[in-house]
Amino acid sequence: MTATTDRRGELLRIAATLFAEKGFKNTTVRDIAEAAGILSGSLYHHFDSKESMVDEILSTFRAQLFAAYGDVLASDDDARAKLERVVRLSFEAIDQHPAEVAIFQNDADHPGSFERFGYLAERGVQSRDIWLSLLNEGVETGALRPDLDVHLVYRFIRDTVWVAVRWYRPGGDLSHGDVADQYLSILLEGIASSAD
Amino acid sequence: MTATTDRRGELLRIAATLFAEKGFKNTTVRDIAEAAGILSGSLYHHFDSKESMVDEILSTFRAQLFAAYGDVLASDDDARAKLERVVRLSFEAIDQHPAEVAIFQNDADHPGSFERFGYLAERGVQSRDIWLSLLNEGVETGALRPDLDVHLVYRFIRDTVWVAVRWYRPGGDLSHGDVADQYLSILLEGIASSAD
DNA sequence: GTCTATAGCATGATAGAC
DNA sequence: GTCTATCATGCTATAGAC
Repeated sequence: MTATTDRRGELLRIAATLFAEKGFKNTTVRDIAEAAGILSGSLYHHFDSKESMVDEILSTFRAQLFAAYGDVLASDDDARAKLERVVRLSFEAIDQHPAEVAIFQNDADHPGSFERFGYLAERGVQSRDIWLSLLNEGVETGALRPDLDVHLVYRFIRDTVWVAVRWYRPGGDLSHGDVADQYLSILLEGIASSAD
Repeated sequence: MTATTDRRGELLRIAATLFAEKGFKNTTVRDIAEAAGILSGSLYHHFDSKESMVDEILSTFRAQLFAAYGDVLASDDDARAKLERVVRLSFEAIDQHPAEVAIFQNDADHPGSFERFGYLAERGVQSRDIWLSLLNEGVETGALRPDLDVHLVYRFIRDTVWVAVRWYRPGGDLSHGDVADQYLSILLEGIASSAD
């Protein structure tokens, strides 16, 4: 890592925080420059455009995340254990990369606004297939209830996990492991008392 | 309802759809006018500003929603029945006012971007109190598991219910009642098989 | 690597004719 | 109630000095 690379990374970190807080469109190039202590024109020495910045932020994060998913899937755990690990991995990602997750949630989802991020949709499909295969395997092996619509279960899990980025604060009272524990307990066992 | 009022409502409906699809900031006054078949300047005969449009859209919806909540809370159902009714009510709101819910989810949440919507935060607190009192009552009466963090359960329920606006499509294969059934089943009983 | 200066464009909003 | 025309502003991005 040269000094140039470090500066790039620092600027991307600053931009990511602002994008996460205010949204991509709502964050101006001048905002980013001001937060970095330079003027807007100077940013273009490091990056081609505002879009190339968010592009680099998201693609870097996405690559890390899917590499981690790959490790879990390649293991020989059973479906339920894999499912738990993927959930824990996701809360860990929220803990360690909250800005990136927030940008995904807030900006990369809008149908019209991010046509150029088609590769994100592809990865979304890939992610869905991972979850669906785990859920189906869980049903087949008898670990999960057979009477539920797995597609619906998938959407509930996906949304609930990622949307936690809206309220989870790294370094707060709850660790990402605590949140994952409680979440998995609710998801797997439900909130009704077992005596009910 | 005069013709003037109808025209207002029609324009607001058009604007709400665009705000929901592309986001508030991403939707231009010219976009709204074009979708309505008029020119941008003409919109200002009906509304003071773009913000006043989204203001009216959200406050109208919010009033309807909280009125419906009020009916449930005023009933003499027990906590679990009320909880189920509030969940069903929320999915019904997504079915009948998807644009409004989407705007809430996508735009009214950003901390920095919507300072003028302070009243939404107040309502958010009110909504949280409703849920927390229901959950606490459920725990006290033995209907719900006592070992869970109710604040976390609240956030889990709130997020999962409302985020469904991202994929639920009115008139599709699943009715809002179907979704509510499955969701409540997952939430209350969990996805693990009971033999597990 | 940052600054000065500015081009070029899109935006929210206004005034007055019809 | 809509259109024509336009203003003022803020935006992304560029060019060249330092």
